[in-house]
Amino acid sequence: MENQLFIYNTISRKKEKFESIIPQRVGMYVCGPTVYGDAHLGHARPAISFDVVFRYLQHLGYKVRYVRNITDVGHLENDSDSGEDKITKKARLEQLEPMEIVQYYVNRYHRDMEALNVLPPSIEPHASGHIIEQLEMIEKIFNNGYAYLSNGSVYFDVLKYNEKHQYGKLSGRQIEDLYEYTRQLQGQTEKKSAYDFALWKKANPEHIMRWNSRWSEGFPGWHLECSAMGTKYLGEYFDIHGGGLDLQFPHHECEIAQNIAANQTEGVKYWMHNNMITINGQKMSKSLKNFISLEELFSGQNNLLLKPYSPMTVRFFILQAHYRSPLDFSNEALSSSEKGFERLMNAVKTLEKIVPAQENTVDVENLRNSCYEAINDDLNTPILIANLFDGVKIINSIYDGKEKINQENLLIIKQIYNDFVFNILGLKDEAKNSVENQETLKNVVDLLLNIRLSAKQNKDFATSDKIRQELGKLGFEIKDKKDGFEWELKK
RNA sequence: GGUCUCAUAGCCGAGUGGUUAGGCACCGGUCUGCAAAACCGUCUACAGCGGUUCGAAUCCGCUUGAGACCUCCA
Repeated sequence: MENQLFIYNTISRKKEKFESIIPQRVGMYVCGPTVYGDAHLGHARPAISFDVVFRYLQHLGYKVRYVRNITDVGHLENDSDSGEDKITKKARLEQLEPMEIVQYYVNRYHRDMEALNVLPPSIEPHASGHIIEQLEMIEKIFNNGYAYLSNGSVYFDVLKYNEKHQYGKLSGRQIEDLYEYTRQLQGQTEKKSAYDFALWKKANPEHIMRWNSRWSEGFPGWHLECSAMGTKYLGEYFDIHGGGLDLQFPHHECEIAQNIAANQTEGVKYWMHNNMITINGQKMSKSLKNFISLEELFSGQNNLLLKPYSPMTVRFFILQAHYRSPLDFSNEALSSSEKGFERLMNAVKTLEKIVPAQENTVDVENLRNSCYEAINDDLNTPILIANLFDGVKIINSIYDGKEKINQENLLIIKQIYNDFVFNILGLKDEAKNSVENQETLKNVVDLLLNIRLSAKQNKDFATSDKIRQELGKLGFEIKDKKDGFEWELKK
C-alpha cells in the first residue's frame, strides 16, 4: 500500500506505476538552471517539485542518485544576432571571467535553494566540466550516421533520424507539423533542414568560451549536456528525467534523439514535467522580463510585491498546487499560503502539548492512509495538504478536550506529521531557531505574563491590557488559557 | 498558421458520472473581563449552447475565452 507510487509519464501521457529499473535504487536527472542571472520564482518550482520526489523516494526506502546539472555554456541568446552564448555576453558586459559569473550565480542559486529547504542533489555537474564526454557523444552520433559537419559545426540530422525513429515522440508532434512556422535563425544556411539542431558550434572570434575539437574550436550544442551527463552518472537507461514543461520541446525531444543516435536507447523510463508559474496569467520567464527573483520575494523588494514572503511561504504556496498545473502568482494567494502554513505549523506545535488519554476517539489510521494515497497519486501535494488540514482539526479538537487520543495513536499522528510535513514536503518551522528557544528571553516574557496574570486576578484590567498591548507591539501574541497563558512570537 | 492544454465559489486551488476537497477572506455562534487563538456553523461553484445518460460540473460535439510549445527558457 505504502509504495504504490504512480507517476504521470509524459511520454505515455498516463499515470504509470513506479517501478525502478534496479530494485531499491533510483536514478533521477533534473534540468537545472542556466547560471546567467538570479533564480526566480519559476526556478523554485522544479527545484521544489523534484525535491519532493527525491524526498519521497528516499522515504520509501530507495537509494536515490539525484543529478541536477548547472548549465554554464552553450545557450544562444534570443536578442543577440551574433550567436554568442549567454554566459559570454554577460561576462564581457561586466568585464568578468565567464567562470566568475558562473560561480557567482551558482553560489546565489545555492543560497536560495537552501532557504527553500531544497536538498542538494547527489551530483551537480557543470556542462563546462563535461566537454570531453560531450565530444565523445558527438563522435558516436557522427559514427552512427546521424550527424553531419557543416562549416566547422556539427548538426544532428533530424530527417535521417526520423526515417527509423520518431522525432516528436515525447511532445506528440509530427515532423511535418514543425515545418511551417520555423523561425529563420542565424546559421540556418549551414543546416540541411530547419529542424536540425547543433551538436557542436564553431565559435566566432569574439566568443570567449571555446574548446578544441577535431571539427573546430567551439562549444557544444544546447541539448547535448543533459544526454552526456545523464548517461555518465546514471547510465544509458535510467529511471526519472524531470524538468519544466517548456523544456519538453525541443530540449528533451533532442535528448531522446541523441540518446538513441548514440546509444540505441531512449535513455529514460519516466519523463516528468512541472508546469509553469504564471503572473497575470502569463508565464514568468527571464526573456519576458516579468519575473520576480527569489531574493526579491524573500525581501519584498519588487514593485509587484505588497510585502516580503518567507521561503517556507513560497514553498507551501508551490506545494498547494499540483506540479502539473499552472500556478498563478498573486499577493493574495501568497498571503493565504502564509496564513495556512502558520496554521499547519501551530497544529504541529500543539501536537507536542497533547497528553494521551486512556480512551481514543480519533481515527489516525485513516488519516495516514489518505496521506499516502494522495502522495502516491502522482505526488498530489494539494490533496496531501488538504488531508493534513483535516488532521489539524483533529489535533485541535483533542487539545480542546473534545476528542481523546491514546498513547499509541498519539505516536502515530506525530509520526504522520513528522514524515509528511517535514521529511516529505520538506517544510520547516521558520520560527524554530528564533527567540522562543532562547531561555532568558522566554523567562522574561513568562515573568511579565505572570505579573499580568496577577493583575487579571485582581481585576486590574488596565495593567493586564497594557502588558498584553505592549508585548503585542513587540510582536508577541498572547493567548489566555483557563489556568494561565500561552504566547508566541510572530515575526 | 500547426500541435496541445485549460476554463471550478470573493481569491488560490483539488477532484469526480449520483455523497463536504482544502486553504485564505467574509458572516454567525461557543469560549473570554475584553481580545487573540481554537472549535462549530452559514454562504456553496464547476464558461456558454447542444447531445449521450435514470442522472453530468465530470463523457461527446460546437462556441467563446485563456495559456503553453513550435526560438533561449524552469
